[in-house]
Amino acid sequence: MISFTEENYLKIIYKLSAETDHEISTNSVAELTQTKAASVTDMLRKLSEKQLVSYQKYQGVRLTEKGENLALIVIRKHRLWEVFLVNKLGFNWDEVHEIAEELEHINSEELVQRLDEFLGFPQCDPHGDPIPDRNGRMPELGYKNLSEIGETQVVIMMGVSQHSTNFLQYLAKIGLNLGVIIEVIEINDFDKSLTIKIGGDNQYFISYEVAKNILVKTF
Amino acid sequence: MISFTEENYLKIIYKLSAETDHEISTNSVAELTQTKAASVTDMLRKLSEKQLVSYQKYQGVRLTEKGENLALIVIRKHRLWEVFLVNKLGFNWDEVHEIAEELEHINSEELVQRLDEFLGFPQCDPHGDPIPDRNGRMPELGYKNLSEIGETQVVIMMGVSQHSTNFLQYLAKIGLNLGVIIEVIEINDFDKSLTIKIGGDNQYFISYEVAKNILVKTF
DNA sequence: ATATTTTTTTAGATTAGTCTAAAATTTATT
DNA sequence: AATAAATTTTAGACTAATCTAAAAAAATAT
Repeated sequence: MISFTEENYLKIIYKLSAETDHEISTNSVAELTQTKAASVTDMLRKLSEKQLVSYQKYQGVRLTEKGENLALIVIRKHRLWEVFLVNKLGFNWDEVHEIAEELEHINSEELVQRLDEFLGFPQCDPHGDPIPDRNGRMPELGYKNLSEIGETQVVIMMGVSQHSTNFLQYLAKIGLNLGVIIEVIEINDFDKSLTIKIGGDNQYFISYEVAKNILVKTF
Repeated sequence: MISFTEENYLKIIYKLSAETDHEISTNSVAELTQTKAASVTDMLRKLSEKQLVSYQKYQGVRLTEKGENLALIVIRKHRLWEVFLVNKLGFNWDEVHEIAEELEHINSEELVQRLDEFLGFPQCDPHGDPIPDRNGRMPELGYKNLSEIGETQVVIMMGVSQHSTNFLQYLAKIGLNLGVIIEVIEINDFDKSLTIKIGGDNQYFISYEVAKNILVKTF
């Protein structure tokens, strides 16, 4: 059996792995699990014994196939529950992350399958993140980060890759909601910050950091 | 904060309290929590420090008002999730107990309120057990145990007070489903076992033990 | 290439929840 | 009322997950 805590480590290692093809460092895991590096080291040894990660001390960690499958199951559950909370219970997209962090650990394959069906087999969650299917396959949605879009291009906002309440409320404030049309007016060479026009209307200045966390679809 | 485990103890003490107005014994709690008496003693001391139970050693335990409120919140969540699983996801009533045992510990008052609304503020769960409202008040459904019904009386089956898969599948086998009409044909003086007619049709012989766990409504 | 800084690991301790075995207390029996 | 039986508690130990402080290794800077 795999514990609540172990599942969390796997999920976090998975997320970090998505951004690099290097081994993942102990410290970066510690930051996301909100623990200390020493605790991470202990857990990595344990996960390694269970063959869920490959880990050599001082060399960082990566998921094995078995570990990745488990991580994908947790992510699938998280995202399906988010869809449930928003589409069925009427929560806002910036209110559901915490609750889904708990729901993602409920153990019942039957439940997940039925939930998926009840929700109409959604392809992505309320933040635009793809939902793995029952076999762990991620649908290819082809979204890009707003930071990769060139000047004068027009795109549609499809999601975010950062889910903190803070960030989502900032977006809501400047009118960056799912589905709005964004035109990149100008990119600042120096710090890669950009000026955008939202919904063909208001102009806003946003940092590279923000742009990197906004998912868009080109026409 | 109250832990998963503490919540379970409170829920179990609540259930035992419903059957008696005596203090609850350490052993009976141990049986339902699937732990040993020694572990229960430790936990009772801890719950007592938190003022969730009143407990004197060797004298058994009872819930304080604060403890009872928490127990009712857990029971409310358990029963609402069971309604969700059966009414929305299409599970059978004998498949939902285990899953609800996990879901009942999800922490979010907002979630429970919205779920309640989504389900149409149900009065009882799929086993006929009443669902406490947001203030912990149990609706008075006025059901009786089949074991209290006299000969020749006719009643409707409204629920069960025992949720093991075994028991529920036994009921399903002899046709004792929610809503069926039961006529008490004869009560055996010796062991209080009874002969009943189900749906005006088949006669069955059931033990006192079984009858005690069947909830019925009189006309 | 060496020294310094940063990262990671080890060692040893802590907390929650559990256990077994033995001691204490209560309840039941004669 | 004394003894036997059953129940409950204490004492001491274990596991999972965490921590701090110190040691070891790797990365960086001079």
